Amino acid sequence: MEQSRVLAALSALANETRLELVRALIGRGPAGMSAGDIAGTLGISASRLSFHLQQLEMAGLVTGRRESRHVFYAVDTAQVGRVIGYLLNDCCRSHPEVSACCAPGASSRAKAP
Amino acid sequence: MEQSRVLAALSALANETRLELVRALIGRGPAGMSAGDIAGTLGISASRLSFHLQQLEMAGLVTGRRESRHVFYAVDTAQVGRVIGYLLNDCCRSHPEVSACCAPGASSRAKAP
DNA sequence: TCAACTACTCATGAACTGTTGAAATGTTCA
DNA sequence: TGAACATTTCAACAGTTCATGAGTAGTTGA
Repeated sequence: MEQSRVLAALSALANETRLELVRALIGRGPAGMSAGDIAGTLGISASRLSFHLQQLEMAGLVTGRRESRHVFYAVDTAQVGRVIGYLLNDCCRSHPEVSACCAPGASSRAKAP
Repeated sequence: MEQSRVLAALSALANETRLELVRALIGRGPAGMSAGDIAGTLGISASRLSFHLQQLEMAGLVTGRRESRHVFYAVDTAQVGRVIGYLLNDCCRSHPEVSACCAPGASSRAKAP
C-alpha cells in the first residue's frame, strides 16, 4: 500500500466524528447502516454526516450503496486492515514492542512502561 | 487508552513529514537521533523539524532527552503499539478481516478483494 | 568572556478543515 | 403529477495547520 493512501486514511480517522462513525459502522458488518440511521445514532446533522462520510469514502475506508431511497454505508474492513498493516509492518518494521498490540488478549490498555 | 489520546496520535501520524520522521527514528531504537541529524536526513529546516517533533511529543509518540548540546529523539514504541492496539481491538473489536494484518507475513500489500 | 554550534520560539500568511443552514437532487407512493 | 422523504451540494464563516525566516536561548571550548 502506498504511503499517500495511508496518510489519507490516517487523516480520515484522526477526527472524533469519523472515528465514532467507523466504530458504529463496523459493528453492523457488510450490511452497514443508512445515512439517516447514522445521523440519528451519532446525533449530528445530515449535511455534517455527509461531509464526514465523503472524507471516509475518499480515503477508501467506507463504501456506500443505494437501496431505493436509502444509502447504506459499511466499513471496508480489508482496507482498514491494510492501513494498520502498513503502520505495523512497513512503518514500524514489525518492531516487537509495537507488534505486541497484536498478541492475543492485548489491547490499547496495555500497561505503560 | 482514551480515545482523545488516540485521536491526538492519529493526527500526529497523519502527516507526511511526521510519518517519515517516525520511520527514520524507529530504526534507531531507544538511542534515537539528534535533531540536527534528523533535519539533515529528512532535508528540512530546523524550525520545521522542531514544529513536527513538538506535535509528535505532545501526542506521546516520541521522547527527547538532552545530552550536552544535542537533543536525541526516539520513538515511544509502546505508545505506538497502544494506538494500533486501540484501532485493532477497541475500535474494530478484533474484527477478523482487520486483524488479518497481524498474521505472520501479512503486510499492507495484502491483496484487495 | 566570546565565538561557534545546536536547538527552540515566535510572527506571519497561505492553505486546509469542519460547521451551519438553505437549496438542490433523487426516490417513492398516493 | 405532486407531496413526502432521504441524501447531497453549496456558500459563508471560524478555526486550525503548516512552511518560512528572523530572532532567542543553552552549551561548549578556546
